[in-house]
Amino acid sequence: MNLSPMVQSFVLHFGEMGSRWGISRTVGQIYAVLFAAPDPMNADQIVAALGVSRSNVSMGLKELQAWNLVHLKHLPDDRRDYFTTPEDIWEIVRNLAEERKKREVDPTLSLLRDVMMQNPTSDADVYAQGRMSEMHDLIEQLTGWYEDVQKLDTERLIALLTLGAKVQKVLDMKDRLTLLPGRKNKTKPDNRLEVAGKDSA
Amino acid sequence: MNLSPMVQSFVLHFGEMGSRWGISRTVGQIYAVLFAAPDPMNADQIVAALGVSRSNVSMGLKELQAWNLVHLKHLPDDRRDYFTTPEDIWEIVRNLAEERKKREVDPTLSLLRDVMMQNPTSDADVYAQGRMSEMHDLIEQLTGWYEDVQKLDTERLIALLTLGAKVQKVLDMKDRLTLLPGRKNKTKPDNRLEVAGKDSA
DNA sequence: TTGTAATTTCAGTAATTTCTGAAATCTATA
DNA sequence: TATAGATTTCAGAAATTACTGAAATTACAA
Repeated sequence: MNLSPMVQSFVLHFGEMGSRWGISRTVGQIYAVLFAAPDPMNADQIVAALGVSRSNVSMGLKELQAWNLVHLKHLPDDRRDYFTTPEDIWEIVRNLAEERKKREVDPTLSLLRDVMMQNPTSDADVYAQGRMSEMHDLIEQLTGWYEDVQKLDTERLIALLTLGAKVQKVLDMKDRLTLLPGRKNKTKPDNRLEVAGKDSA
Repeated sequence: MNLSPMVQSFVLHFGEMGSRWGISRTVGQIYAVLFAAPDPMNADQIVAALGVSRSNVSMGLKELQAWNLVHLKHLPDDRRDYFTTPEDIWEIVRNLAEERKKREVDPTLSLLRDVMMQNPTSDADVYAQGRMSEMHDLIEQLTGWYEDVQKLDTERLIALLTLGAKVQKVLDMKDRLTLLPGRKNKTKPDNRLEVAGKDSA
């Protein structure tokens, strides 16, 4: 491995974490080296940096492209493929979240939907189906929120994150305001989530 | 495998997804069977349900306990260990998030902190360090939000999720209100979370 | 204590995943 | 269309991870 100590420790860490994140050591290392590099790199440069085989790098890059984690670039007068990670790291988070949802969540949601169509053959099945239904609803709740948030531009996303749980205070305030006597309360009686406010101020 | 068709399809799916989620097939299946079961199960019952070895179940249960995904129970006049998943599935989500953070995020945060202490030995290192610093800050932002949200009780958490991106509307409303002339504005002046539109409509 | 049921450990094996080097394929241009 | 550079494919090897059965340990009751 042919890297400065600083980058090397970063690369080795990504390699080790790879298995926890569902990628191989080499794929983790390739990603790390590209992330830390100031310029796009081609496959041979990655081979030189990591000391793994050319074919392994080729396969790793394919996988990273499938994950939408690296982008292909071309330099003028150079036929080789160069790769980069997005400059904007929030774009990286968005891509990562999207791909993980696609691979790790959506298939389960789909299975749960199927299972809800089946009819139970015993008391235990009735219970199991109820449990799966709860899981289904919970995942839909989470992915629904995720899809909403994924739509936000980065500035607003950061605002939302920084606010964190303090958003609760804002909601409480909203409740006090929208529930003032004499004001039309547009929320349905048992739905605490409707945002009124279109005629506030 | 000795399970109703409905539970069996659920169990097989969890087994297959296991590798994507960072657990083995057996561990995924044990979890699924416990999740869908109306009552606590002991190791032999799990062996009967899944058709894997007793020792494999023992190891799998150990791992699930380490993940805080199953709880040990004891029945009166029975020395055997029984296992359940929490009834409240939001508790499951909280545990899962906590454990994944601990294993998949915290070590990286720690490494990044270390790397920020080192001093760069080249221009490329200066760039790399900047990049790692960005990654560090982003992860802190996300985990900070996560820790805030983890503190919310389930009801409020659900409210927050249901609101989704619509929270933006509430924020806009809050801004209009807190920035009303004559009202004390408690937000810090350079807090970029203020959403514009303060004088819209 | 002794005996028995329950659980865990662990060495060996099986299964899976990752990696390599060689061959095949693709791509641009001479 | 020939040639050389670049990339991909793929069969087998290497490494890692998962699983089993037997032995060891633990926990409790007689």
